[in-house]
Amino acid sequence: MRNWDMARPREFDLETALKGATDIFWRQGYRATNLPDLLCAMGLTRGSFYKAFRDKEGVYLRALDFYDAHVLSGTVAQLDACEGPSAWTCLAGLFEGTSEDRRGCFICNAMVELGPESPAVAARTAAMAGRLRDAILRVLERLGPARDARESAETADLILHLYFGHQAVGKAGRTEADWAGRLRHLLGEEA
Amino acid sequence: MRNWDMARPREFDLETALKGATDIFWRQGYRATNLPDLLCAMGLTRGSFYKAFRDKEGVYLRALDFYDAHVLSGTVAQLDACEGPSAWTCLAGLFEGTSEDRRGCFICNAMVELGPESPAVAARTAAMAGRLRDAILRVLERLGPARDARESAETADLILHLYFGHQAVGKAGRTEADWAGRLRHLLGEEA
DNA sequence: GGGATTAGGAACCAAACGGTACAAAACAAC
DNA sequence: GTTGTTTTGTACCGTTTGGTTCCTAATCCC
Repeated sequence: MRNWDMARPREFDLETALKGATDIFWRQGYRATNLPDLLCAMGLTRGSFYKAFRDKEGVYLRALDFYDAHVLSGTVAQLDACEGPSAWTCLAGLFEGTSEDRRGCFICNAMVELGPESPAVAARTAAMAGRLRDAILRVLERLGPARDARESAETADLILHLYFGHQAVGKAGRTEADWAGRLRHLLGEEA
Repeated sequence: MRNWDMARPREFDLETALKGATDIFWRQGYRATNLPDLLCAMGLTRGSFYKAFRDKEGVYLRALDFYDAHVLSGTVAQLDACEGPSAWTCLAGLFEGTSEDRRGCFICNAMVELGPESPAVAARTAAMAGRLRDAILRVLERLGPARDARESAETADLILHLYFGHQAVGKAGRTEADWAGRLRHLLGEEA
């Protein structure tokens, strides 16, 4: 058998297309994004679209993976790079970068829109939330020894949930509060 | 001019229909609910539907109001009824009633799905979140005097955001943690 | 160059969408 | 009962939906 994959090479960059898909799904959600919008954002036509991906749902899952590999990984790396007292600033940074277009957090958006009906989405978002939680946990442990491991884990969970709630509320209106200060104030006294 | 409103009385109960609409919008969200499903849930046909309400979006806003008047008001009343040390149990109750069908919190769902694009939804959800926050604040103030008013307000905000995050995460999977204990442990030491 | 294979793009599709039109039915006032 | 007015149910509307077909262009292997 001859090696015949890629008889005619594809003209679009797969990562670029997935980035476009991630962008529009992140901003608009799954159902609010129709095929023409999605194709435009990905920069390709129906033929290439259905040749490279199975369907709209398939692209959404790939977009979640793209977010995991590029956006979330960046956040995790940022958290892991923090040392010493500045680690508080790092954690606080999670609560400061609310974007102007109210897109919120893609993980949170996906959990809320598709979590109950799509096991695939639920699994991916849960895994990503776990990755974020673990990164937060590592920061906490570097900040100072907790009374026990369970307490650190609980605090990390709390910050994670707080983060998702912050992102959810941010989609309905700007929240101008000083969450960095609150976080330090609230948790700095007990951790 | 003659008094001719209600020439033929309507056969359906408006509140019952709105309850059905609230139910299905709460469970499925706005876009995932198509007209046939909505009509079935409200127990009426297209004719009555478009005569009594303007359109699908109009019903969604009425459903948010229904939630405000019936569900949220119940929660607020419950919080206001708490006195003494049992108030902690009351606050913790916010985090325990995750329903089996993963419907989450209607306010949170609406904020995430339609907050950025619908000012009407954003305004209603923000107002409801404010009502909940105020109820939480009253519980906190009854629990014990804070160092100052600002601190109580910040703690209430924190619990509110934590609640929304909890609801969001709950839509993607069961969270079996003891949030009641965590809440008491975390906040009981500083409030 | 020739045969095989894949990418790209436009035309096309059935189904479902939210919303409207309209006639029959049910009631109030007289 | 007649008239006027509103509700109700159904048939219908144009649009949009996600997805398929199919033909041409481009590339690989020989």
